[in-house]
Amino acid sequence: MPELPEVETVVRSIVRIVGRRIVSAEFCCLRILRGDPDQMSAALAGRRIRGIGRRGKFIVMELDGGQCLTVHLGMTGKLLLDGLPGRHTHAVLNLDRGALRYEDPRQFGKLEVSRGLPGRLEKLGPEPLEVTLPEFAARLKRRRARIKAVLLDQHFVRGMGNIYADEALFRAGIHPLALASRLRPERVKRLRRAMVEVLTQAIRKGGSSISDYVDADGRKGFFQFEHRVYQRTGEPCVTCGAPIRRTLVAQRGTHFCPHCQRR
DNA sequence: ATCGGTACCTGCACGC
DNA sequence: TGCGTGCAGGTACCGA
Repeated sequence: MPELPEVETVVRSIVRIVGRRIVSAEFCCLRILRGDPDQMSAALAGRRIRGIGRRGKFIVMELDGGQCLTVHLGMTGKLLLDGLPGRHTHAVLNLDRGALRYEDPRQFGKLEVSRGLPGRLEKLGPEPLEVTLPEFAARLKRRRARIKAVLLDQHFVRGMGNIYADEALFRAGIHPLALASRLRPERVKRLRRAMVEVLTQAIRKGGSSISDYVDADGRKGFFQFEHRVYQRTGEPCVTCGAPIRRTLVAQRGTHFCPHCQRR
């Protein structure tokens, strides 16, 4: 579910708990934890939240004493403030005022407590909204895989996912099966611009609510109404009217216009 | 190092 | 109504 715009929206909806203290932490699902639940609870109890940020699709909460709580929402993870626990509530942070709970039906998400930023996060690629054109071009040159697969690789850029990869490629007029290293400079430039545009607009709309994505206050996003190819298989292309096609790239459903996106 | 394929889960829509 | 199938925003891990 959550790609960069959705995670950014969630972060913005929980920044107001910065300054609050974690009174206690309860975990009831081991699958979503990186680490031992008792050790994690002990490490969190009593800590004050000093800051909340985003790194790619990871939510990073900085705590007292240099500790970090890192949350990845996986496909169906949610962070929710001020509501009642449900069937898929797997973790609850009781705060000195209110509570933050983690819900995740598919349990693909992960919670982790570490001293400082987890090492894995250091190895991710640059933020797609910050990467410069020269760096973007240089990184693409090194990749032999198809462009869609490369955009999904978090070591290439961090934060792109299936929706925004398809949408950026459509807006740039690039076929998802094109080889990354073979893209002409003009197309590389267009791709970077399309990526920045689509992510920026999606953030402005609060992300895409495909089935159940909501921010910490339960608010849906509206960018799903702006999708031009994602999950529009068979529907007419907004530019040329040709039916949108679906194929598989890197085992992911991939949507494109066969007329507007030439190889 | 990089690549493609697979595993990990639940829920939903669909056809029969 | 019920059942099987395929599909869904994710990463990690495996051999090649």
